[in-house]
Amino acid sequence: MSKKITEVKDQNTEQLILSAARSVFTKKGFAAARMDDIAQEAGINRALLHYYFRSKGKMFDVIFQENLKSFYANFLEILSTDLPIRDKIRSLVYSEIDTLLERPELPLFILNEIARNPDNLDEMLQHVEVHSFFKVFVQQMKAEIAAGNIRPVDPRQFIMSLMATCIFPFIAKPMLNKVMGISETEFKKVMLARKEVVSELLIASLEK
Amino acid sequence: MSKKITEVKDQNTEQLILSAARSVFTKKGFAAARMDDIAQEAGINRALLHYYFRSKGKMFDVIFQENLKSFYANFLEILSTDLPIRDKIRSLVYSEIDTLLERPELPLFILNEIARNPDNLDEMLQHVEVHSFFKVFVQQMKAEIAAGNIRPVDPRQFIMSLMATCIFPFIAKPMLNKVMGISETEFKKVMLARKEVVSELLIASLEK
DNA sequence: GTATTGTTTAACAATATTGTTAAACCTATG
DNA sequence: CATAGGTTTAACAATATTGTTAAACAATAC
Repeated sequence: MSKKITEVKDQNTEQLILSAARSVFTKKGFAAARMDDIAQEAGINRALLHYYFRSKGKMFDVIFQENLKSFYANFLEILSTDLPIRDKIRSLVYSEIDTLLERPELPLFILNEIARNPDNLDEMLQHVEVHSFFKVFVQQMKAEIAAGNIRPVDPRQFIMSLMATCIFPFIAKPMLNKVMGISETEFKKVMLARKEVVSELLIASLEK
Repeated sequence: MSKKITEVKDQNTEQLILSAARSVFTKKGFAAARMDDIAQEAGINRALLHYYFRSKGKMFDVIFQENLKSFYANFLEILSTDLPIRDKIRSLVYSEIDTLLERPELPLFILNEIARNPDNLDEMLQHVEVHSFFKVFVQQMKAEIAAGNIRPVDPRQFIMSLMATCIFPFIAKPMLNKVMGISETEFKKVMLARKEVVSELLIASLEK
């Protein structure tokens, strides 16, 4: 059967291209990325990119949605558990930092592309359940506040701080490394330690 | 004297161009910015941009250095005061958020350009006293720790948290607004309130 | 007023980047 | 082994973007 084999071949080449595209787009962003870069990274002809994905824009959309999902996935998963609030926070922080240690370029890529395309925002985020996103967590916080288990904080401020303390270092990494005079490996060590530092900071801020 | 008058005219046109360049580069970043965009924003011919600044790259350098300075300036100024640690932290937070409420696109612009030009890092930051930057503050924190006035925290982690909690919301603004379902004006209100929220969070984390 | 100098523009040139096409190349199948 | 299918490439075409130039223009100095 030729179908199967060609399909396999298709997927190999397609995956090869996608890997290259992922790497280039994620590192450089849409505007600075060149089809040539991607072709070279994949070790193939530029025309083949168009054969598989028609245009730069279409190819980018695939990578963007994929990256967006990676960016949100663990967050959403943990938010939807029914862990007690403090465990959930610790879980969010640990999982977020661990994820970003694997894909450190993700936040800058996502936030940059979103900020630079204010018109297409709805379209870009259409596959994310944007609204129900934080509602569960806000609800849980409000309940805990009402029950007197935590301090009455503004959930929006709290979520901002949670995301900020975990994500920001990866966005500012080159600057931070330079300013603090640390290396790539030292950065990783700092971020590993940071999981506990941030968990403590955030949880302590909820205690009365 | 013709010199004076042409100088004035020069400066007018030059400033006009710089304003347009600042606006376009800061919003779009180098790669996505078009000389055409800048010329249109300034209401002049494209060739005039080259007459004044030779090339896109040269023009960008001016804007980048200018923006970098805006980004660092108040930070450095406050760091070099001899305020007690808690006052200094509050001062840093208030000043940083106030600055960014005026220039909300600054952080994404700076951190993006730095991250996407890892090779030119030294050159880009050559006019910032990178090394002495945090040293003073780290020194101050260590002294306070030694004196038993604050908890023994890692100054690097603390500075990361300070910058993160102030700066990150501006980088993630479009996403946050969408996710939280808030408007531009509401965002400003949240950020005004955030000055005190963050100050409290950070200072509390230093108490024993 | 006209010559000089710097400013501005329109038209052009050069380059970079994306996109297309026709033919070469496999590979499986009859 | 010929051929039919999809795959891959080299060469080309089209467009977008930056950069240049010569001439028009404006203001000043003589």
